[in-house]
Amino acid sequence: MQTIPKELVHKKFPSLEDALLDELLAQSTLKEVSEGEDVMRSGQYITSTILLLRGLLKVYREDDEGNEFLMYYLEAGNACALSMMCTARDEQSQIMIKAVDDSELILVPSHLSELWLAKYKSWNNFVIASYRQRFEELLQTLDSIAFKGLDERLLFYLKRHVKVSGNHVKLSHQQIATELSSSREVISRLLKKLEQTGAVTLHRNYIEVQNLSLV
Amino acid sequence: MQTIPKELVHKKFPSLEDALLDELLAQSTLKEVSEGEDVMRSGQYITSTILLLRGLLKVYREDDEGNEFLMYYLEAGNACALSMMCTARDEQSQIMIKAVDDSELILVPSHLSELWLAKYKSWNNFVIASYRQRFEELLQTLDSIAFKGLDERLLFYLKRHVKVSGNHVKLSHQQIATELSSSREVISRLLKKLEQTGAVTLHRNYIEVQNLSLV
DNA sequence: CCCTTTCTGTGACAACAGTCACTGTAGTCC
DNA sequence: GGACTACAGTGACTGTTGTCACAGAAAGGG
Repeated sequence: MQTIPKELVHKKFPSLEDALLDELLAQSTLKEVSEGEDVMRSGQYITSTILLLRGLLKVYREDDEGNEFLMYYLEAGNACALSMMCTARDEQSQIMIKAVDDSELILVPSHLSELWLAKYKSWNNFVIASYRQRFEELLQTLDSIAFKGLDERLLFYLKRHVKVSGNHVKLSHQQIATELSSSREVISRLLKKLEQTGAVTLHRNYIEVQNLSLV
Repeated sequence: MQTIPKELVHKKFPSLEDALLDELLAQSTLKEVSEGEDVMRSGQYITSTILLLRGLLKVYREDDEGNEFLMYYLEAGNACALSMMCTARDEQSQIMIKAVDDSELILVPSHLSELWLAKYKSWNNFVIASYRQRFEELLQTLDSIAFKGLDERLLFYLKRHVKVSGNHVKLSHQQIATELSSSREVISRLLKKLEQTGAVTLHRNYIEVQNLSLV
């Protein structure tokens, strides 16, 4: 079991009370994953709650035919609410988590996580808040799929991407197409349109976002 | 405050421990709503956790332009997980709950509901289990929207409907279209196709489901 | 029984998104 | 530099969904 720097944890998760931090440090494990690595694969049995100490994860969904779509990004200082909800009985429901950047995770054994709900008020609040936040984001994703055309979904996607990692979106058209569950040609066309309005500038392997709000 | 029959509550929510039941009966209110009535409108401040004692609710979503789509049905014996998560800060996120049949709700004040998470193990489990279940259903809905064509979504919709209220689906084509965020003509066409395969029989204002599995 | 309303059926057409086929272009590896 | 590979751009075509414009059928109310 690796040692986890208490100061860093406190900084990233300021709402957690001190006694809880101590127990957390004593009982959890630290895991490092590098860019592109899978943190959680579909159908896997979840035995830990995941706290993200550093880095960036993407949480997405995959169906039997290999289609996928992005649910949301998880930034440092957040917990993966799903990791408390997913169980082995998951039939086809496939939730995948992948590291977008090199990341450090704190793995809290599920039974402790449940115990702490009653024992530590701050943990309880933290977990509930995480649920709420993720649920909100998921609903936004749902909205954009249900109500919007692909052009608006693309905008929504780019905005979200800019929010978590800045104006240089380091993605190929193919990657975007996959995450939006579309096809490369269509994304290329739409991006071209966006470029013509001056919202973005296209390059090989990355997109420079100028101004999405004026589209 | 109306009296709530303990026997019935125990029967519908067997997992809740006895001491909790007593407190619940003492501190909650009973609300009756009739078919078609709104239980929760978008943007409303949520001060209670909702337990459904009798009847059937539908939980759906509405955007600014009046489009809507069904998230899931809530049957007696279930809690509305959302009612714990939604807060006033909800900007555009619009969750609506409507009574499909005449229903009886138990309204648990939010502060008690939170308190009980620590106080009663059975409540804690119940709430977490509700979250999980609703989340799963929501993900299924998401999948069907993201990955499936309208024909498959219609099948999925009918199946779910049959599951909660039997083989006579008392809905007009227009209602189905609304809940699937589509248009009446399209639903009519697809239903006609289903009728030709023998999966359903169409009537005015209701659909008789014969066999959906063989489509 | 009419009259009105609501629901359903249908054909024609438009718009959007996905697919195919092919070109060009920028990097990378010998 | 030549070959190879991944990425990007484009036109043509297809299928699905949404829209429009009707027409007919069922229910209900006076």
